[in-house]
Formats: sequence, structure tokens, C-alpha cells
Amino acid sequence: MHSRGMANGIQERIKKLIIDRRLPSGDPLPTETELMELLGVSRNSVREALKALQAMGIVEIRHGFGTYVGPMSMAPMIEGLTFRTVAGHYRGEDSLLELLELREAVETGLIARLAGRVPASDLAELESLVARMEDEAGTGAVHADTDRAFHATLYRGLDNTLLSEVLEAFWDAFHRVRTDLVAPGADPKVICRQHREILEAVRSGDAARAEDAVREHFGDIRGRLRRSA
Amino acid sequence: MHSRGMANGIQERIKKLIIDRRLPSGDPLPTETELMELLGVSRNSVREALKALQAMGIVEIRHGFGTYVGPMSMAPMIEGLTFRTVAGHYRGEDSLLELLELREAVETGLIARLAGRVPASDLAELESLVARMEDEAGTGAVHADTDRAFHATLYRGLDNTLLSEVLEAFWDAFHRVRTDLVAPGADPKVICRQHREILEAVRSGDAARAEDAVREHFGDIRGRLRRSA
DNA sequence: AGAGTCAGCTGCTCTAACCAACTGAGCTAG
DNA sequence: CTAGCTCAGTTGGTTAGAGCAGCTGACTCT
Repeated sequence: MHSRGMANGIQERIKKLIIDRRLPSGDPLPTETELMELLGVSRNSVREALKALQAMGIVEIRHGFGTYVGPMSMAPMIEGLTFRTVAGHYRGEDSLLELLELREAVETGLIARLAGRVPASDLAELESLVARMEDEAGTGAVHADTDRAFHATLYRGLDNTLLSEVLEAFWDAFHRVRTDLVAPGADPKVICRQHREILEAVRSGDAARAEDAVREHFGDIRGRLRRSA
Repeated sequence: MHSRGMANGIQERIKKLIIDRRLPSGDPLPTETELMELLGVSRNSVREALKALQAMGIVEIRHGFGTYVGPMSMAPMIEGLTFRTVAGHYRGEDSLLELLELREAVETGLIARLAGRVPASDLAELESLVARMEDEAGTGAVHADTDRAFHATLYRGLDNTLLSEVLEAFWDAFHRVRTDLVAPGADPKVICRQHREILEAVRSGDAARAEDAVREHFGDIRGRLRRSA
């Protein structure tokens, strides 16, 4: 399967080193010089391997300080998804729409499992987020952060940090591409109404209603996306 | 946000080059020497940037042949997820279980949308896959490929290639870790029965039944996972 | 005691040379 | 004439050594 080429093998050996030593995120790795002697390869090869691992989020490099085990976040996935979507968009594909539909499919599928099961504390937080949203809608446009926080808080109730990270990654990639490529142009009041409806539906425990609410929310974004294309 | 350091900047400039020239997957990139002159940096820096881009799947490097625009697949995500899960496992976390629950949450959410909407051609393919599964169950264990193909064919009906790739990526990551770390030990006959039930439920168009079938399938895997831990 | 400085670590970049994989043109043998 | 081989040229892979740049912590001077 792997070990084609030396650099690739070096990556594997550094990964193995992290596994074998049970290093948690943030722990220091050997210096470049040490890895060089440890693996018996040149400094350059070590650096190329580390660069690749850094791109995958496995390793974190701090200039003048050292190399550390990375946060293992979904950041690299966001990076890759974003580029893939932007590149596709400029080649005339509906890649942004496809990304949105991915989010829609996953989130409408998950919301039913969530109806009536969101902890009271999260409901309160969602309430205050919608309130802030309405506040922002009065003065201008809704901040992207508020929308992000709403979705993140909503799916936190599923109690799976990996799932939450993946959903947030999808959100990030979508919004990064969206703000870069197409005009925003959303009616803030409509946005608020839709988010409030999602919140109320989830609070009431009506799964079907919640699904409809999420579907309408995404349908609205989808419509605006299609119109601007 | 970015452009801290030169290497990072080089990556961005190569990405920009792909975007600006509208290069599709498989198209050749300038050679290392050309990039060197084009970007005004040393060969070493070019190579480190390319290595990072390769790790993100944006670029594909073929020794002695050239550098090309990558397939933009989810392969890097699989790599990252796999490592994250393995590392977590060895540090005593339930990372594999979390990955399985991610799949379960997403797939049970999607299956309802799929009930009664799978094209006849896909149903036929699923039928033959289950048949092969039953065949394999008679002689020994069910091949992993068959299971993978079943899930891939099933969600193909959602008609979103990005979504399909993400689901396959989750499958790949899970199975790579699973086969590396824990004993397989699944009853082939039970596996077959569960897959057939999913197929029949989807064919009948009964969304609730389909959801139950998928949930039971994952519940079974989850149970075995818990027992072996 | 506090602020400034400097030595030493670290990673970053460059240059120059050679190794290894692949392609394709040209040669050779059948 | 063609099938196969060889070899030169191109491209990426690896090594070596030198100097640059960011950060830390101890040391010094006020």
C-alpha cells in the first residue's frame, strides 16, 4: 500500500513515533536535527515529511520554538473542501450548491433525532442567539458568527464531538467560499424567523416540524444561490 | 489570517495559479524548476509547498514524470481521520466508537430520505451485492469490499457525489482502524440478514422501517465494539 | 529589583550537486 | 519492416552545508 518513496515512509515513521509514544496533542516532538539522526535521513527530507504532516493537522510547527503534536482538528478538511469548491466553481461547476446540499442532507437527517432532546441549557443558549440575531437584523445584517454558533449549539445536543466538528467544518467551508464568491444578500428578518422556527420546533419535540423548518432554511439559501448564478 | 512565513505563502500562490488558470484535475502543473523561477524562491521551498499540497490532495506528484492537479478526493480526510482515531485509541479514548457513532448518526438520518426513492438499477445492484454477501457468508467471512459497495450503492441514490464521497471516507477510515486494531468477529449470517432487511425496507418505501434497519445494523457493530474493549 | 542584552536553541531558506524514475527517439536484431 | 532494446534527456527525490530568522532564558547593567 504505502512506503512508495522515502518521504512517504518518513511520514509514516513519524506518525508511528507519535502512536508508539502515546503523545497527546500539544506534546513536543523531537527537533529536526534529532529526527534527522533518529530516522537516518537528511534534514530536507525530514522537513518535507513534517510539512505534509502539518498540512494534515497531525503536527504543529512553531518557528524558533519547536514541533508539536497537532490539535487533530478538522481544519485540514476545511482547507481541502474550500479549495475543491472554489476550484470547481471557477471551472463552472455547481460545487458550492453541492456543498450546500451536503449540509442540507446531513442536517435535515439529524434534526429529527434531536427534536425534544436538546438540554435546557442549550435551549436557553439558542434562545439568546436568536435574540442576538434579531437584534443584529435590526441594525444591519446578521453576523456570520451568530449563525455559526446557532448551528454548533444545536447539534451539540447529539453529544458526539467528532460529529460536531464535521458539521462545523462543512459550515466553515461553505461560508468561506460563499463570502468570497457570491454577494450575501439575505433578508435578515427571514433568517431570524427561520432560526426561531427551528428552535421552537426542536423545543416542542415535533420531529417532522423540525425537519421542515431546517429544510425551509436551506431551501431559502439554495434559492438565493441559484438566483445569483 | 495566513501568509505567516514564506512556505505558507508559496502554497497559496500555487493554489491561486490553479484557480486562475482554471486547471481541472489531472492537468499538468509547471515543473519544480519553472515554479522556482515563477515564484522567485528556491527549489527546496517549492518542494515543501508541493508536499503540503499533495497531503491535502490538491496536487499529485509523479516521480520522473511531473506534477499535476490532484483528484480533489476525500483521501486526505480519510488519512487524517484514521490517524486521529488510531492515536486516540492508543491513548485510551473511545475514538473508534465515536467514529462509528458519527456514521450511525449520519446514515440513519439519510436513509429515511432514501426510502422508496432508490432507482431500480441501484436496487438490482444492491440485490446482487446482498446475494454475493450471502454467498461469501457460506464459505467464510463477508468481504469488506462487498459491505463497502453496499453502502456506497445505497447512498448513491441521494445524487450528491460530494455526500457519497464523504460517506465512503467515513467508511474507509472506520474499517482501516477497525481491521488494524480489533478482531473482526462478526457473524456473517447476521450481517447478511441486516443488509437484506435494509434493502427490503428501502425497496418498500417504508422510511421508519428503513431507519430501524440501519439502526439495528449499527447497533450490532457497536455492541461488538464495546464488548471487545 | 527591573529592564535591556545576548548567547543558544529552534525552525526557515538558499545553493549546488548527485540519485532515481520515467519518456521517447533512435538503434539494433530478427 | 517491425519488435524490442538502449540511451539520452526530462522530471522529481535526496543529500550536504551554509547562513538567516524567531523565540527563550539567563546574564548584565542600571
